[in-house]
Amino acid sequence: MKNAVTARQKDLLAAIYEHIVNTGYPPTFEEMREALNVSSNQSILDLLEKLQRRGLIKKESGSRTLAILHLGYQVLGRPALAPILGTTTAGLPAESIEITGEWHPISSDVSRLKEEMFMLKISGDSMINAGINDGDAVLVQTMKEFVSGDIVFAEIGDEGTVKRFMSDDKPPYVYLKPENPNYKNILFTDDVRLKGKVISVLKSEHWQSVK
Amino acid sequence: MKNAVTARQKDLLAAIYEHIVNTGYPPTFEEMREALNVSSNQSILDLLEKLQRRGLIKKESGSRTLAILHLGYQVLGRPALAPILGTTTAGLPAESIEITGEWHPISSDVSRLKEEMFMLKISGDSMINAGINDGDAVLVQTMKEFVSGDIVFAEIGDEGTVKRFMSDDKPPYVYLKPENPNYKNILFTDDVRLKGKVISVLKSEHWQSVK
DNA sequence: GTTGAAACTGACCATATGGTCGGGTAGTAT
DNA sequence: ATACTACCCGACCATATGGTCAGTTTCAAC
Repeated sequence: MKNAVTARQKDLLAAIYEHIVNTGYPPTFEEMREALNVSSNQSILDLLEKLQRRGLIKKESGSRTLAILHLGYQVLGRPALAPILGTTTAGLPAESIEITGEWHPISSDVSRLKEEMFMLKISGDSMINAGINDGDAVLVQTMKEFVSGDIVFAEIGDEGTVKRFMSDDKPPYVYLKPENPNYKNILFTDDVRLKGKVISVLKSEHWQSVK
Repeated sequence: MKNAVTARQKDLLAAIYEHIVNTGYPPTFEEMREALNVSSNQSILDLLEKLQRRGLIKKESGSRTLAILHLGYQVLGRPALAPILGTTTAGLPAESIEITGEWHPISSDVSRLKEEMFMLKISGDSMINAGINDGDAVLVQTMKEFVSGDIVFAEIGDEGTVKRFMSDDKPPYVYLKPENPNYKNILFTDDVRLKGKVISVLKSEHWQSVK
């Protein structure tokens, strides 16, 4: 097998992708045959096998058991959900996380992420200069090490908040900085625990439309 | 039909969701029966019908033709791709968009978005104070109207750049503002065209891992 | 105590669907 | 010339899979 993905293989990949996007589930052999304008299952089978050998798709036994892994030089993810655990505040740390039961879609290499991320809805305006506004959602990756400048999710007492983590070589050394001049820095106490880092911000006008 | 989603319906919804996340495609009736610990297809059929009536799922005729639309008070999206058209710069406007052929996964109500969004990889550090760093990816929604403070993608000549759009009632009135004190504002000329608004930022450590 | 919705049972059917078999053709490299 | 790969054909098979039918049970509302 050569190392190039042939045009025909790309055709099939594109057809599968299109189908998934349009319907939400993978195509059948018949649908793939139609898309590629071939008459035999074997043609599809051949192509599928090659795509699978390259790790671009995965195929199990059974109907519509296709999943796209990588689109060659293109990338595809499967959908995942980050639970919206609650509403955190970008203003004064107010109420902590409450389970609201909402979910928000994310896309990615799912397996790795499931446990380590969660999504929060932001209320308040203390991070507007960092592009995080009231109503936006942030995706937080839990981690233990942070560098100065990271936007982090922290628990203060039993309340959650999103702020910029700052560490400096002069006072106040380590603190949480709201990105809004109307708010004051939050100094570290025993009560402050950094939980994770904001790795994605979804503007409310976008993600609310898919609710 | 009452208006509450019953516990059993939630169970099924959760099972379907779990299956999709784990495998990439919807479950069969048998798999759903196992998940709910029931022995009859009819049980599943009943539940599916109710879920569909509520618009939480859509079901067509055929095997595994399930798709989750909304998870009730939970939300689910299908995967979509935003083409990574090229690398824009968050520093000095350098090279414009070049088609790289890379794709990046997004999740959402796909149909509406396909044409109107694209994703860009950021190079440079001119937007670090807005949480956009070198190597991050931004999702841009094309639009025509902007409000002051929006982070926008603009073409200047034949070069693309991401900046904060500012409109003021005093000079310089309308300009593009880098979120880094080391860079100067960019005044509007005939050459500046606003193309869209940044609606999502994906930190590089996240999205590169799924490439 | 009647009604109705939600959930479930167990047996059964039709066929959509993945998969196989035994080939063929065109192109390219050796 | 031979060999190999990519791609394809057309007929066929086995069964996984969605769907139906005629019921039962539970529970809350009225």
